[in-house]
Amino acid sequence: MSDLLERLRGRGWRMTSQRRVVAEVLAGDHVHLTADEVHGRAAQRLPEISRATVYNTLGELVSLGEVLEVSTDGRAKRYDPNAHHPHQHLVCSHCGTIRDVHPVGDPLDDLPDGERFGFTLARADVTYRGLCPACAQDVSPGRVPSGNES
Amino acid sequence: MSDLLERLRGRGWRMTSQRRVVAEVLAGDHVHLTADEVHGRAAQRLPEISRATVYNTLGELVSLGEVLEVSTDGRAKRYDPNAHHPHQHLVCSHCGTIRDVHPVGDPLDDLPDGERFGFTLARADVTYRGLCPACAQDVSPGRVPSGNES
DNA sequence: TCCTACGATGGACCTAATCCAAGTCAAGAA
DNA sequence: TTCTTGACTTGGATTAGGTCCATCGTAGGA
Repeated sequence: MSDLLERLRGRGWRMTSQRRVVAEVLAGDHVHLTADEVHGRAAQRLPEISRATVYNTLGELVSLGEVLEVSTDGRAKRYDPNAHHPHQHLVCSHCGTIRDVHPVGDPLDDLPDGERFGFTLARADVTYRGLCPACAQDVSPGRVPSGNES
Repeated sequence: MSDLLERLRGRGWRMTSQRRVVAEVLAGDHVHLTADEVHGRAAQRLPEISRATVYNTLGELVSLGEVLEVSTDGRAKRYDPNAHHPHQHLVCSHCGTIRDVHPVGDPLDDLPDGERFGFTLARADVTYRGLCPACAQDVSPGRVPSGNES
C-alpha cells in the first residue's frame, strides 16, 4: 500500500499524518469499510482526526481513482481500495458481508443495441446477492438448528 | 395499475385513500421516483398525506414484492413499480436518468464456482452506467474530446 | 349503526454526509 | 535553519433521507 502513498505524493498530494493514516487503513483485499469505520480505525492511531477530514480524504481518493465507492444496500457507502483490478461484488443479503469477485466476460456485451437508448456506456456494476455459508446455515431451519436461538 | 389495487385488496390489504394514491402515483414504465417525489405527487391529490405514511406504504409494497427498491447512487432510494418483469437499470452518470433495460443471458451464469465463496446466490443486480444522449452532447464541448489534461 | 384493530399523523429523533470559519502545518524559498 | 503561505484540518452547525412512536382516525366486518 506504500506505493499508493508514493503515487499520491507523485500527484502533488500534500502528505499529512491524517491522509497517511486514512490511506493505510484502506489496505488489503476484500476491504470495504464505511467512512465511519475508517474514521474509527484511523482514530486508533491518530485520536484527534476529525470525521470531516476522513470524508474529505476519502472523497479525494475516490476522485483520483485510487479507491472505489460502493453502496450495496442504500445505507452508508463503503470504500474499496481494490480500484486497479476490475471486479464486481458479492454481497450476503443477511449479514452484509462483501467479497470482490471476477465474473467471466464483459457484462457490457450483454446489453443489445436496441436496449441502449442512445447512451454512451462506460461500465456495468454487478452486485451478486445471496447468502454466505454462515448465514445460509443460520437462516435455513434445516435440521439440528445449531444451538444459537435468539 | 388498477390490477395492482386488486391484488393488494386480494392480499387482505386494508384500502385507504392514502394507499390508493401512493399506488397510483407509482404507475407506468421507467418510473423511478424517490420517496420524497412520491410524497410530493401524492400530496397534490391528498394534501394532508404524511411522509411517514408514504414510507410505510412504500415499505409494504416492497415487502409484498409489488415494487422494487433501487439505489443507483448513494443518495435517496428509488421505487420501481416494474417488479413483475425482470430487468436491470441503465443510469446516466451526469443527470441521473434511469431506464429499465433487458440484457440477454443470465448474469448469474457469469460467476464461476471458484468465485462464489460458498454463497447461495439469489440474483444479480446490474447497473449500466454512461451518458444519456442529451448529457453526452452537453458534456463534450464539440470535438477535441479533452484527452487527459491532468 | 357500532366497534375495534389496523392505519395515518406529525413531530421527535437518528444516521450519514456536507459545509464553514478559524486555526494549523507541510514543504518550498531564502 | 527559519520564514511564508496556501493547502489542510478541526469541530460544530447544518442538511438530507429515513425511522420511531404516542395518539387520533377510519375501513370494513358483525
